[in-house]
Amino acid sequence: MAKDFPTRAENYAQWYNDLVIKADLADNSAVRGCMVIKPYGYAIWEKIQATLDKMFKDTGHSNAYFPLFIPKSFFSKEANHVEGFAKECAVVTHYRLKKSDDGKSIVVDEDAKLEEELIVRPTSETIIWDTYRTWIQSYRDLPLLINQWANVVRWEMRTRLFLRTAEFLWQEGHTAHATKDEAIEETGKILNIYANFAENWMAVPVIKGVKSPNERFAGAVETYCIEALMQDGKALQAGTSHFLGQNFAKAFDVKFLSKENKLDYVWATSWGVSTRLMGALIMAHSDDNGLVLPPKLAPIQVVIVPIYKKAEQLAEISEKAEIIKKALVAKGISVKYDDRDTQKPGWKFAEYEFKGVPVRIAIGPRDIENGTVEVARRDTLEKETYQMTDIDIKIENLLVQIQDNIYKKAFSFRAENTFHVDTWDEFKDQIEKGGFVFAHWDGTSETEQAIKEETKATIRAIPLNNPQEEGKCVYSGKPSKEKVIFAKSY
RNA sequence: CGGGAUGUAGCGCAGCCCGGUAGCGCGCUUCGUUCGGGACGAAGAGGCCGCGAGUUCGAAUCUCGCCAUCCCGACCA
Repeated sequence: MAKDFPTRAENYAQWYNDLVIKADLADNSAVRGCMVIKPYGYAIWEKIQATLDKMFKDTGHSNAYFPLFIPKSFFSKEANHVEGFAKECAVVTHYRLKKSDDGKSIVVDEDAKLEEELIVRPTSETIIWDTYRTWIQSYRDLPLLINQWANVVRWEMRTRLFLRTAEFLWQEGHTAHATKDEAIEETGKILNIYANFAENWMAVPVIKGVKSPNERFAGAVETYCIEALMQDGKALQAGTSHFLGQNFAKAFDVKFLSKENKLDYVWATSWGVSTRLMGALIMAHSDDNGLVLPPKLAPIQVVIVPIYKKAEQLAEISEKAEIIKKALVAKGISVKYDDRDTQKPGWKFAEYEFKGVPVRIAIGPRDIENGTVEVARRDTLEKETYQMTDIDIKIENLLVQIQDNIYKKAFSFRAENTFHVDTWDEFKDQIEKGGFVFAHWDGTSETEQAIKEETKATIRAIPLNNPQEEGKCVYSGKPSKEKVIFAKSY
């Protein structure tokens, strides 16, 4: 057990907060609600970025960059969109500071008021669609497949590192298509990329689904999502892909001439994942000993710790460590050989364990004598002595096993915490206990709202390819054709 | 924006009732012994006690005001 660190059972929220800070992932900043992402945390984000970026490019998307500031007037063009974001926008009103009259401080220069206020982007649909109008004239300009990596600001009341911060990093894809079908296909393609990334890189099993009208993105016709289940039984939306119909094209007058020489509005999608994925990654796998990272996203996959008394021993151990490191690096594995003399081996063990490094190799005098190394895996905390022969292949295989094991563990957890209920009493009871709760729903917004008010649970998703079955709404008793997933969520 | 709590060394806290030289643990620095799961000893460094007024011979401590942060709610990726 790590020092001064609560267990999940004692206090899950505290466990998460402490973990993020003590594992050196991020910190609160001088700015309320905004975080500092520290090098170790940012290294994970960079791996997430690199992987997704390649996936986007492999499917024909290009990166671009649009302004941080959006003229206020743009927001009023799409009515639903305004309503969705108005309450959490940061607004720039002035462009100059000056010395105060007493010369002691800096104040806003009231003479430097902006003609039109600028909104710090909470998302970029408006500025992007205003730009797309000038880019798109013909069906030959389509599809337009753009992604941007950016920061956005949503002025949240209550914030939590990675899960909800006032400023966060994300990618937002914005595409334009000639046909409705093509746009819908795009949202599905992206949803599959997200699900593939979540499951095969983050080792987090997700459910692909569609959002209920209440949970839909402001301005979208349909919102698709991937939902993950955290260890405390709460759901976390890990990514969204929106079919925007012609809403933004109409609002920003983006038309194109088709092959048949007919003028029509283009069809749109937008989709994104954010630094919130870091929260999902942390909460999905970590334990009471600290962070557990899937090998594919761990900044350090293997750490080598020497155990020695005298300088001559260290020299011998270092020689062996460097051989191992070289062999592993040749296989594309990221290795850190920590030969710092300033910390003790035990201290290092605890440190790397807490930071979730998947594999630790310890080499001591005994190993030099026997031609072995001690290998410890973070996910199971098991230690084993390996012969040096084919050490690179053994470690490579071990990393694959760990990735696999972490996913399976998360998958069984979800399976054990997924429930089907038919009565309102069962429903309330199970929601209180946590997990994904499948229940019949009459399809109305009013029922969803009422359930939310009474239990704090929302519809997380209506799964894609959901089995159709006749039933009665768990709340209203009205007829229903399928069960949907309810849960409390982040 | 409502309800609750807290601001004292880098971090975590005690001291405050009952005013009188600002303390403990961790961390940090130096030296020595240690080194296969967070070592031990010795010697050090480090404070506008959140900010501003007031009461008092004297305020971390009492009074008033302000500010900030955290937790719990309403809002949300």
